Amino acid sequence: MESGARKTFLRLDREKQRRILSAAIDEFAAWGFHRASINRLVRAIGIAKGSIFQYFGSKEGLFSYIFDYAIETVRFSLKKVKRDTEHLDFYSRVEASLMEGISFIENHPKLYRIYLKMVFQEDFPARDRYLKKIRLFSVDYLKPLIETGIHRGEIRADLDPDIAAFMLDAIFDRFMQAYAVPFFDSEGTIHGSGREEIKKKIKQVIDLVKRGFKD
Amino acid sequence: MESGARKTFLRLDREKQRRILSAAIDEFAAWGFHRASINRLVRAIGIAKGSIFQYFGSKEGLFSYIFDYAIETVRFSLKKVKRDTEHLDFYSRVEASLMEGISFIENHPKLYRIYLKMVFQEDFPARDRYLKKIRLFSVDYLKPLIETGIHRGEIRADLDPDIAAFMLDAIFDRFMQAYAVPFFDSEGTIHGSGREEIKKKIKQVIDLVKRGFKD
DNA sequence: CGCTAAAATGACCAGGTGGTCATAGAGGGG
DNA sequence: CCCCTCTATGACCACCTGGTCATTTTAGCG
Repeated sequence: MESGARKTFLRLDREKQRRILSAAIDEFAAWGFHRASINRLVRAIGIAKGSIFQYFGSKEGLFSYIFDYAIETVRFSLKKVKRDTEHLDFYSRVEASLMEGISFIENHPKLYRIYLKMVFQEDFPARDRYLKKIRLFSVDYLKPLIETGIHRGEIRADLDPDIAAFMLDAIFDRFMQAYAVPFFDSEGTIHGSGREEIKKKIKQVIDLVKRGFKD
Repeated sequence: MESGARKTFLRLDREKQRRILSAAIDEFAAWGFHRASINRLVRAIGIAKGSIFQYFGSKEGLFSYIFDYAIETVRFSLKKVKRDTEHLDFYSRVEASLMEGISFIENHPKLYRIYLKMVFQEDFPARDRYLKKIRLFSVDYLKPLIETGIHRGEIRADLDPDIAAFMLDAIFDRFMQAYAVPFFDSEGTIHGSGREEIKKKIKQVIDLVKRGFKD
């Protein structure tokens, strides 16, 4: 469970660690877990094959290490948004959260790709373990946000919180997918847009949600 | 492009064709395209390996045949819904369309799984070809529906049709995913529910949409 | 029956896979 | 200098992949 990195790896100098992880992220993002090749990876880094197994024990150990790091990064930046926007109204907070999601993709496009590929591949070592960690987003993040919104009277009291959460989940996921993968941007207005356009688009979508949520 | 089935296969008696396709769908649904194994498949069917290649030319030819069949099935059932519900108001039509999507998953759960796995695996032979066929759903199906809705005055005229389409796309996809894959049902209210409960849930969600869409 | 054309077969191929481990090397302390 | 521990290495392993094709089996016809 300690995500697969052996002490030998941690004793490496920072730069070599970075090179190895960066190449591994490239490999997993390009090919997904199963089709990623350790042979190709070590060729790209310029180290011996055995070293990877010395560092991480197995292919899965390597993947696990990267994935845990990615989840930590997401969780951290979301916590920050939640804290930073506490004084704002519900709809502004939702907009800020979605914008943070977009920023994450912008800063770590490959980590997001790895996530997408993992979610839809049902055969997977320890997949459930990863998914449970991710589910925190909806249950631990969105739901309290909604409850606060109801409490503050920004959301009508007769709206089922589960339906509201479903709606926001759906929109968040789809918006991020559309930003990252052209196919999901059926309307062709999200993928490849700049920050300001995205912000405007988010506002439009959340305004539409607002009409449904508010009294 | 003629989706990979050779005449030899078409000359087989119906029952054997069915057995082969059914086993192939099982294999692709369980493993995805790349990890699906022809060896495993022929063992399950009880025929020689060479036969598959005689029938479909290649692994991709077999996949292509199945996928094209799946797309035809979806397109057919959607056309039917559109025709059958023409007299109803916009929101009832949307509800019926989503319900039809749920029915498809119920009747062909494995085909839906194959679709999901394909969409998120960016490396893929002829992936673009398949995706273009699917995009028809949003562009050819949803958009005219929305335009009719605006025309009839069931949707406020100042609502951007692209935003409306995005919203419905997001909700449709997520609802179907939640029905098919427990992970996406964060609120735990969709997956595994019976037809009547699903219908009620759909109504709730679309009612919420309606508040945003109507004047 | 014999003849022929079509279909079924599975041994075989080249090329990959994740993982192992004996060996060589590096670095530091005495 | 030796000695010892830790690290790096890549040849090697067993296994699996999609695909081929010479050979055998089957089916239909006269």
